[in-house]
Amino acid sequence: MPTEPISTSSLTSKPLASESESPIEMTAVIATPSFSPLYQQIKVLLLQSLQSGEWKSGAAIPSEQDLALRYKVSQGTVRKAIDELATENLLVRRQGKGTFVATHAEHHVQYRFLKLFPDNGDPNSEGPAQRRIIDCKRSRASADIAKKLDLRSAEPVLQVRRVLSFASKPTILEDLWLPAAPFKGLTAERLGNYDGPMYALFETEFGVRMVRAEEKIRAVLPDSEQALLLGVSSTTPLLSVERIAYTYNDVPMEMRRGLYLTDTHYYRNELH
Amino acid sequence: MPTEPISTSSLTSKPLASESESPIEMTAVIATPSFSPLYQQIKVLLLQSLQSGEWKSGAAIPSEQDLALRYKVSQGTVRKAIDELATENLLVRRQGKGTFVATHAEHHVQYRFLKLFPDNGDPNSEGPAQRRIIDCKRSRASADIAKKLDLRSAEPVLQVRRVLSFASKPTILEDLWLPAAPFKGLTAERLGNYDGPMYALFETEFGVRMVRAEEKIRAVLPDSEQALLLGVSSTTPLLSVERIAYTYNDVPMEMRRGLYLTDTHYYRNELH
DNA sequence: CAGTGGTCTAGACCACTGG
DNA sequence: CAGTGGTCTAGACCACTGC
Repeated sequence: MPTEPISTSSLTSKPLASESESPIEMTAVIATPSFSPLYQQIKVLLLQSLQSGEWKSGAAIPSEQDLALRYKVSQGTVRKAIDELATENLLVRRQGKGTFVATHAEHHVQYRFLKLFPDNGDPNSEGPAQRRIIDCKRSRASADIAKKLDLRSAEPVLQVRRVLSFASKPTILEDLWLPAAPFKGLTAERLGNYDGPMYALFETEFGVRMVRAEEKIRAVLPDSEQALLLGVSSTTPLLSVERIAYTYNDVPMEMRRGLYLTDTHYYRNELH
Repeated sequence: MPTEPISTSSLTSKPLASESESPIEMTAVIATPSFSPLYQQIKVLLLQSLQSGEWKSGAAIPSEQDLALRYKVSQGTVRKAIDELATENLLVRRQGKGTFVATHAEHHVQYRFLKLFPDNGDPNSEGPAQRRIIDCKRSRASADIAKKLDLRSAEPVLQVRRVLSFASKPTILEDLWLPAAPFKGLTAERLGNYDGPMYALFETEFGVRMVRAEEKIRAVLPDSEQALLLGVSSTTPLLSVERIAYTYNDVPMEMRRGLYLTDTHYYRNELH
C-alpha cells in the first residue's frame, strides 16, 4: 500500500493524489516531484489546521495517537511530520505534556527574531528594551514596498516607526510596513500599551503568526532625522537590517527596516 | 534492555556507561543528564570516526546496515544518529549512493560560510571571486586572539590578509588568524596557487575540517590602510564580520575578520 | 496513576543509483 | 540487477508531567 491517498476523515480538504501535488521542494526546473511521502501529506494537513486557526497560538494540538487515528496512519508517520514542523519552529514538543503551537509570547527569550546582543555576553543584564512609538499612520504602498509584500502598488498599508533603547540608550530605529487589511485597527495606542513582543500582539490581536523571516544586512550612514532619533552623528556607521517576515505558506506580512547602533552591541549569526 | 552499554566491536574506545557521560547538551547548571539515548551514543562514536580521520572528507562512510552490525543496534537507531549529523551538515546523505563526509570542496555553492550576495539576485552572474593574497606571515597571538582561539598568549599563529573581488571590484578585505601548529607549512604561495575555497585547502592539505562558525557583525569605518585596499574612502561604512570557525568538539581553529563593502552586495540571513 | 512524547526494534517495501 | 538510503508499520517499553 504505497502512499495511498488519505481519506481525510475530517474537514473538507481534498485527498491529495499520491502522484500529483508538490511536496514543497526547492529542486526547481524540469524535474517533476512525482512522489510525495505520506508524512509530507500529513504535514500539509497539519499546516492547514494551523493556518485555519483550528489550533490557537500556544495551545496544545491533539496527541500523536489521536492524529494517527484521525489520518489513519501509524503514529510513527505522524511523528515524522511533527518532527519537521518542530525543527521549523512551527510546533514545540514538550515531553510528558504534549505538542504545542509555537508562539512569540511566553518565549522566555523574548524577541525571537532579534539577533542583536550586548557586548558583555549576558542578554538579560540590560533588562527588557524600552520601546517608544514615534509614529503609526496609514499610507499607500510604494512600488518597492508593494513588491516586497506581494501587494498591488498604492494598496493601503500601515506604517510604524519606533525606537528601542537598552539601558536608556537609543539603539534601534525601526520602520515597519504592514498590509492594512489584516491589521485593521492597529494604532499607536495599542502598540504603546501592549507589554510584550510586537509579534505576540500580532498573534493575539490579529491572528497573524510570523513563522519565518529573511534579513538583508548592510552598513549605512543615517540621514539627519534618523541620526537625531538615535542620538548619533550623521557619520556614525549603522547596521541596516531589512527584514521580510512571513506567515504560513510563505505569505509576506511585514516589511521592516531596522537601523542598529553597534558600538556596544553586535548582530550574532551562526553558520553550519 | 534499556540503553545498555555498547560493546564497541572496533578500535579502542571505551564503552560509554549508560548512566554517565554527557550527551552534549546545553542545559547547563545543576541538572545531571543521567540518561543518554542509544542513538546519542552512536552519534558520539560516529563523531570519533570522523575526527580520527577514519573516514576522509568527501568519502562515503559505511552503509547503515554495516554500522548497525558494527555497533550491534538496529538500523533505525543508526539512522537517527546519522540524521542528526546530517542536519548539522557533518554528513551528507545521497539516496541510492550512500552517506558521505561533508566537505567544503565540490560544494557547488562554493563558500558555504560566506553569506554575502549581489543585489541582482543571482550569485553566479559575477562568476567566481578573484582572490589576492596580500600577506601571510608568522606572528604571535595577542591576548585577544589567544583567547578566541583557546591558545596561550604569545603562542605562534599564522596571519593572512587577502582581498576578494567580484567583477574586478574589491569587495571583501579579510584578516585571518590560524594556530600555527596544525597549519605548519602554509604559505602565501600555496594559498595563491590553490583554486578553490580556503576551507577546502585546509581539509585536503592539513586535515582540518571547519564544521561550524559564529559571526559577530557590526557597522564600522575602515582605517586608511583598509580603505586603500578596498578602494573606498575612510567615510564609507563597512560591515565588520568577525568569525570564529570550529572543528569537531567545538575546538576553535580560525579567527577571521572580514570587512564587506555593501553598496552592491548584502549579507543574507534567515530566521526561524 | 494515566497520558504524553521519546526510544528502540524488526521487518516489509519503495525510490534511486550504478554497473 | 544488487546495494543504498527513504518510507511505513506495529508493538514494546522508557522518561516525563500532572493529578
